[in-house]
Amino acid sequence: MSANPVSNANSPAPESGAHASAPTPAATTSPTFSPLYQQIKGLITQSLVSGEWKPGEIIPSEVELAARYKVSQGTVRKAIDELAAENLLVRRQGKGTFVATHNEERAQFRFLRLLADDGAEHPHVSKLLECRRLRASAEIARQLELKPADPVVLIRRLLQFDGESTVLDEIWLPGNVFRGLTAERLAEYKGPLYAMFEADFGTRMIRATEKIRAVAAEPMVADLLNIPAGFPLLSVDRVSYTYGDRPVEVRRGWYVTTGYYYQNDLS
Amino acid sequence: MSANPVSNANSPAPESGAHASAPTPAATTSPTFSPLYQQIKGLITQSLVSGEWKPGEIIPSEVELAARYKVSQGTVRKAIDELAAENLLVRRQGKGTFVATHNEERAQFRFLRLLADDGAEHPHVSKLLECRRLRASAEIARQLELKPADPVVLIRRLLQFDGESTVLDEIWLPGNVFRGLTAERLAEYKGPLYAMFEADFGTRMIRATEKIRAVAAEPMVADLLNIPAGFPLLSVDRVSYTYGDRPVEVRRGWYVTTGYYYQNDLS
DNA sequence: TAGTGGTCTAGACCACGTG
DNA sequence: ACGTGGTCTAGACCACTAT
Repeated sequence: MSANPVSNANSPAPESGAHASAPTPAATTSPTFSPLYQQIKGLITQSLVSGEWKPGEIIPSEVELAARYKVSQGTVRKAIDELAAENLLVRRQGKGTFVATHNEERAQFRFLRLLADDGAEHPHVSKLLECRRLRASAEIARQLELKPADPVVLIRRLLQFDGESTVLDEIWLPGNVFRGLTAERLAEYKGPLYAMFEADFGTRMIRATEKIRAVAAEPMVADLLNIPAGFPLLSVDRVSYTYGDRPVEVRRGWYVTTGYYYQNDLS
Repeated sequence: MSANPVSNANSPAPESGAHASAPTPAATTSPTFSPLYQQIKGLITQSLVSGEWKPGEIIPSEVELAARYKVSQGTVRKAIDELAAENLLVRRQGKGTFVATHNEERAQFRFLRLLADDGAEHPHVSKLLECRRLRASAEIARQLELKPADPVVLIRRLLQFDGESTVLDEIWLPGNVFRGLTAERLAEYKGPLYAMFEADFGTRMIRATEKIRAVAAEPMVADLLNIPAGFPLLSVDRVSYTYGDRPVEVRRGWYVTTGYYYQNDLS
């Protein structure tokens, strides 16, 4: 459908590209200059948001997109390069470019960074404790950018590593986005939560921020994790964002870090 | 000096580039294929390691480097792009490309990610507790890739945020690399430790890995941090690496996370 | 005005995956 | 053999910084 990049007054229109004979005299030195490939990036992102290309699916080839947007292949390449760097797309040489998924091998542990002391990624099972709908508290509403008392879904669950209860999670989701989410659906689903979110609710988690503290286990929490009250736990407050930096999940986790550690790479 | 890329049997020699009339018939489908820009990247990195271009200095322009390595500007551009993405170089439009430094604004808090509850980066002062030379324990030697009983430097220090003792650090460094490092030198130095390391010892920290746990404060630690014994602390085990992924620092930190949190961004 | 990095194009060939 | 992404080149122009 929509074809050409928006042709900012500033950005050179495709047909008046840098090499062409007819230069665009208007608006050099512009305050709102945005490179062509950024505009292409935006257009591709739009197609991702709109669901034209769904997670796991292949997107049109670079030459196709170049024709569609009326730019050179190098320009869409640079756009795709950045989207791939942001984990929105995945390139596979010889095959094509695909919409990223939380089902991929490499994406599995992108958000849960708890490793065993030997450095191995132990498999874990999720035990659902609770899933109910309620009204957002002021604090949750603020973090999810909702109005106070808007509907939210609260999920509480336990993660067990090798049979040991290691992580307790409390997850808040905007109720309007996750309409059909029920305890039954959660209980029957195997695999990463985020994989289900993107498959069933069209909401793909792109990035997240975490605030990490050491806290003493409160009695209720300690009981669920089979540790004494007061035991030191990692408290992880996460906010996850989807396309357009819209927050769509607030999560508080308590991690038992005996035998396990939270891995972080600074670079 | 050294000019041309190594001309892998596989990689096209510059003069027989993809567009040239004389193709290199030898060795298509090679197991050790490495793109030209990767080789250039290696050559640039060599110049960084050797100290030809020092932290803060400007490196030759893209066209100069292209001439020097006998490749196109686009190829050195791609090499520099990656090095900039890895925080080894910093590009500044209109000025040039510079060797990254731990003195820059943006690099200041790249490794210490402790923020106040309000999200602000509070200034902190470092109080040196101890600095002495000793022989590496087996564990430290292993992590620093030294032989057991090799000389190491141990630094212990306290970080105070707004006058409150918040972080206790134990830092091990290879003694042979940090020869002239003394308590006096440490005490008089203002600013990031890593800035001094790169300025005085030519060792620039490139990346680090951290293993984070929640632990109960031991009496000695608790005393230094003005908290009761058993208080929950963040235990941060860091290994820092310099060029060529050589480990050059082992650091264990204990963080008080009341009023502060460890910030992490997942993407 | 000159030099630097930043963008854009067009075209060639290479490596990979699949028929 | 063909199509996909990946590399490489050459040349043009734009945006920014300094002189």
